[in-house]
Amino acid sequence: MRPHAAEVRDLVSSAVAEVLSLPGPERVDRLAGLGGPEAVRAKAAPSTGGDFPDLVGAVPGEVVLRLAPFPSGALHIGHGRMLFINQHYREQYRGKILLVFDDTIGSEEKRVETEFFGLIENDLEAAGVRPDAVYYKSDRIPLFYPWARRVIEKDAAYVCRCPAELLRENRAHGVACAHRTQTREETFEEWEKMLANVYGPGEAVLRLRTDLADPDPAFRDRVLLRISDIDHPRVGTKYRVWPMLEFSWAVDDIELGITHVIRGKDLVIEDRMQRYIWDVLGIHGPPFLHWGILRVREAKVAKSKAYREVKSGLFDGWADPRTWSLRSLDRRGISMGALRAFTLSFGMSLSDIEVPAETLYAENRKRIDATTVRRAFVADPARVEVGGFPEGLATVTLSNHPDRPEMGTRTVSTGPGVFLARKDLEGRAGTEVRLKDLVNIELPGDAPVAGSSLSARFTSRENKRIPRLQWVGAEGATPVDILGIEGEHTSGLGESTLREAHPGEIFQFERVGFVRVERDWVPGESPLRVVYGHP
RNA sequence: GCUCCCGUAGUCUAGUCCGGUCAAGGAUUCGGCGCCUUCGACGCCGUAACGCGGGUUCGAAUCCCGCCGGGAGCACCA
Repeated sequence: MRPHAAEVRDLVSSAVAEVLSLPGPERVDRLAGLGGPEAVRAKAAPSTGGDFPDLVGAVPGEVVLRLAPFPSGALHIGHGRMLFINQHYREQYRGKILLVFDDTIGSEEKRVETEFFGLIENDLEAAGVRPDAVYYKSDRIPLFYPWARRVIEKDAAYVCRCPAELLRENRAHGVACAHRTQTREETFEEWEKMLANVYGPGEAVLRLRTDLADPDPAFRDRVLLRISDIDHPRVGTKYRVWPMLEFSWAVDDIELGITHVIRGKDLVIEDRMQRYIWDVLGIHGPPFLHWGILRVREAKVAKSKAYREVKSGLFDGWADPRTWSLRSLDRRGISMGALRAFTLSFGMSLSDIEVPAETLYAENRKRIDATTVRRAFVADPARVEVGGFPEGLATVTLSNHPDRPEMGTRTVSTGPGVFLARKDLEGRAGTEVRLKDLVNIELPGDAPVAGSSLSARFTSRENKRIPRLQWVGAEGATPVDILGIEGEHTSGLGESTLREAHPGEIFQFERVGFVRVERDWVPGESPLRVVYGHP
């Protein structure tokens, strides 16, 4: 075989290319045609995740997709869907992804802000979605003007000078205004006046001429370009005539050579608009695919609210857990791989869905549980002195992972002084309990009083089947602060080994959940700061 | 109100295009048991669904009609 290596390699790569070019179902059929056990398995394999239809007319290696975020905040969990679906198709077809910032002028309420360009690029990087190129709509404004002329040339647009409210009302009732009957020449004249600063903001817009009797009121004579004086953070006041999203994409999906537009179904009317414009100009545009609306039950904070709270300082920046931004999830130790699997499990379904965060947690747990070491932590600790504590039991060696001995052990400090969670003490006065992995003790008859320590009595070391309590030895107990999902802080004490914990490490605090270390413990200054991930 | 989209178990999802192999598969959740020093993980078992009503057909989750329910759009935002 070796002498023919080059030949074999060519044969293999061409065969692989051929297979890759086939749509999934056809691959299975071909495989079945060849026989063999794999064929049966491939056919019978149950689908574990969402369904992704093949891209129509896609040529492997030549697919061009685009991501078009509006730079007004960090990417949140919902954007994750946009990212990973496009990434999925890019991988499937060995295509390209263009990052196109949709930074047209926006509105008073929706402003472009410079800081978000870099922020979003970092989020993409962290999510493992590297764009093949980056574009800014704001750099491309002059490009849209000739396209506007082309549309006017086809008698498919007119300059409307109605106030916005009247325009809206007419649209609702399917009424044409006086401007609609403009001749092409008049429109060109008016259009030039728009460009020549003759009109102020709100005084003139270029509208598409569709059909005022269109059954869908949303589709009647939509606005293509309008005038704005807002100072754009990248290009200032260089341009006054700005395209609306739909028009800008009718142009850019062609100009940038986008082969497939994959976007949320909230943008379906834009499809129709783009197609209408392409039809007018006799252009064949790319096909559209949509996904439905995804909500994570716990992530109820709207982007605009997150924005306000980050600005006001109530939230601790864009990585605050309450924002449910991608970076906040990363901060919590939830991997982008888990997020991707979670997101892709919904496929391209057009249903509007609401999913509990638990589903995401389960995905993450699946990935980290086997490789995450266990540590003891006690919230709201009460100090207990154990009378008769065995001499010479100053330390105890525990497994880092109860099911995986290969993950090693750690040695924690013990002694007669231990901390127990107040909650664990409730209703157990006078009973015998076992300090997990250590000894049995009899709790005192009195309830714990804040500020003072309780006295308990050592009973035995026998591994009894009695309630087992989480404990932390007073010797070496490490102050810990947990930042929770609601932005709340829980302080408590962790076992002695936590003194050596460092940022980025992920632990499972037994009976509490997975946490990610954010800041070292600094004696006398700061507790070990961790961020709660999930149970 | 008008337009579009969606409707399979608690929550997601496969199956719907090309009706039978679906007495409906998978994931997650929940309950039980096991493993016996986590309320975690793992293993086993279990509960649980084709929105409703007609029709076509030997046969419908799949096709047709009507209804009901949910979401989005009707911005000179994206």
